[in-house]
Amino acid sequence: MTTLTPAAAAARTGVSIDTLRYYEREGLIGPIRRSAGGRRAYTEDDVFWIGLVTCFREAGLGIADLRGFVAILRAEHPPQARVAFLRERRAALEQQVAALHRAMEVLDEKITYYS
Amino acid sequence: MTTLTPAAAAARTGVSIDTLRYYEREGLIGPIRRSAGGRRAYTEDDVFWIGLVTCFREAGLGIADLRGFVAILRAEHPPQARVAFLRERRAALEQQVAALHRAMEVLDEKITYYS
DNA sequence: TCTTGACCTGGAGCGCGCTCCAGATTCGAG
DNA sequence: CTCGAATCTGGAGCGCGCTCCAGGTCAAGA
Repeated sequence: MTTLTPAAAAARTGVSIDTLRYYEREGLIGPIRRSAGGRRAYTEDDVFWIGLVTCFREAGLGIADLRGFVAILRAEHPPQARVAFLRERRAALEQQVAALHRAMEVLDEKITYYS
Repeated sequence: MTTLTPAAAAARTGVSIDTLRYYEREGLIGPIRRSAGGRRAYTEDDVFWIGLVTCFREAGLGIADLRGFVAILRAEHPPQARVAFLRERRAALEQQVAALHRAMEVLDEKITYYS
């Protein structure tokens, strides 16, 4: 199977090598397979997963939230707990969208005023 | 004119006393008027402004961004610079909304999958 | 074989946004 | 006038999310 070096994985995902190692330490990704000499070899699945993590980070979720997400998707929890967790996170994101819209309304008002 | 003590202002705005002082030090609010003895006396205008700052903080703007906003609204910049700044901030918020929607789509997919 | 560069680990450092603390001062109730 | 609560200042401390560094290992080309 074709794998990626750390540098290549970083380039593909837009996440720095240091951050990839950090995410692995924190249990957000991996554990990443190693070559004979101990170097990391990222699979396509790893890259995909890193993309998910990045997506949630950009949406403002914290490292601890992401750890919860990992635990959920690894089926370490009963189904109803999974759905509950996911809905809760979704609600938090909706709150955040609402906050953004409030701020945008204020900006729009000021833009109108100064235009 | 009726003014508020620090404790009252904190209660009204939902921002801690320490944070109010911090915002003032950073130039995001105030300077707040003082009583003879040196205590802060928050006006209704101050409270309103603190509300604006809070609105933007909740939307994810940083302290430096807010400082820029303060400078703009205090008319320390030419009109076109004001509008440019405001539009730029607005665009950033839209980006953030887009990031949130992407994350919500992923969550929705997982929720569907696990339901 | 030698060199060069990518990678390894553990741990220190950093910027942000508060939050807390010590020690002094002021204010209002009794 | 006294006492306790609220506030003052300057500065230290903290949690987060990286980011950087030193000192050593591994791998591929000349």
